[in-house]
Amino acid sequence: MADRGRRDQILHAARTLFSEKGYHATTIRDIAQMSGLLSGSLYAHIRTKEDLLFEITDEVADQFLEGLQAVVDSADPPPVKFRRALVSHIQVVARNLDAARVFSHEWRALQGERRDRIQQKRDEYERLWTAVLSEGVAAGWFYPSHQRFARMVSLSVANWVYQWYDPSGQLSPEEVAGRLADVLLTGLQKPAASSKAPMGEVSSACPTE
Amino acid sequence: MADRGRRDQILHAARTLFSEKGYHATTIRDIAQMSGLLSGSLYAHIRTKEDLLFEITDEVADQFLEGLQAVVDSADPPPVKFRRALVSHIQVVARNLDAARVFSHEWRALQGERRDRIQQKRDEYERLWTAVLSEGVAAGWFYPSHQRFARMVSLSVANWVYQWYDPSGQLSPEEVAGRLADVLLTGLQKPAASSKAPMGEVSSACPTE
DNA sequence: CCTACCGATCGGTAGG
DNA sequence: CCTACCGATCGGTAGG
Repeated sequence: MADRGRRDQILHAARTLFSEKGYHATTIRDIAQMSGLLSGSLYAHIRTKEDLLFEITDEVADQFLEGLQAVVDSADPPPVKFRRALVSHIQVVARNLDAARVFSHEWRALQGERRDRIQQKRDEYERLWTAVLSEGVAAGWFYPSHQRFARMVSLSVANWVYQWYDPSGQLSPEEVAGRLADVLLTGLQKPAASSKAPMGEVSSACPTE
Repeated sequence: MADRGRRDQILHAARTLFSEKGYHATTIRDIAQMSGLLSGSLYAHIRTKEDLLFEITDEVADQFLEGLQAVVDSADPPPVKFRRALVSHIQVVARNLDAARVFSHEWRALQGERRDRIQQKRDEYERLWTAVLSEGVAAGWFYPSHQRFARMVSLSVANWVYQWYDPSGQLSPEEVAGRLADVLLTGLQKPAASSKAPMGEVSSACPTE
């Protein structure tokens, strides 16, 4: 309790370094130095290096899940849910840039049961996205043939946001999410161009999935 | 020359292990064992562990660049180029699953000049995607307001494909790319649903870039 | 929280 | 390509 601040400092250092150099390339001495301690002293506050990785990863996983769960539970129509799901994701990334990177890139360094637990949360997150999209299909808003690929595209976008999103830039998470949603909901092409239909409709041959 | 086969074997082992466990978590002894050698014997064929990472990363980077350059150089209309760019990318991923993972995840482990060289190729690849999209905007096919976000979405999708694409699955790279292109070019929503316009058009407030 | 240090393992080398 | 081994560094511990 008394060293709550110190522990947060250590967690912050670990987040920064894991995000920057990766888990395995970060040494316990790096973390200690950034926390203003010597390496041996770290162990007054943590048990293992892997504890830090798990704590960082698990915490942001919960944020992703809580945010998306609230969207799924709402009564909004599917396209609004879709937008809000993107907003939620990008907000979590924007508020936890380093942790989001670690969550996306470094969770494989976890072992055994803890790795399984993070994997379960990742799977659960994917299920919630699927729920948003399949609800849209069921209510007649989205193309059934697009469902599986729409999920892949959405998850790709979501999982890549931390690579390019700049929280200190001009666009808020809500604005970025809104424009991404525009691209995904409306498509790239202008209606006039789209009606020219330059190639055969591959999607018409798609099973519902 | 005489041990060309052995060197390829070592490269193959390194690709597999770097992809699976990451560069830093893979030891020289892991690579040697998978190649049927003892660790010391590896150094008859390689100079350093980092050489292996660079060779793997650089080779697949060139494949990405050559494929996309051919698309950019073609005379096809922009939406066809967009489709073909996705096809090219997914073909490279499908034919080099492990190398593509390493390219996306592990290149940061490179140091100094070699890291710069891979970074340059990554930048060049992004420029080629930008060319495909801006050409589409210039010719009036794509929304100017979507350009930056369309690039982010396209690169996100491209960079995430190796996470879920199954080369032994039923869909060829061309089919997967075609359906992804459908989602991106046409949007998620059915025309009827899309005309209901559930939320204000954020995109109308977008500057051109 | 520091001093002092541990066993293990790392990438890589020498000599044959 | 193996045997034998290196210096360095790793995550972590004991004792205070």
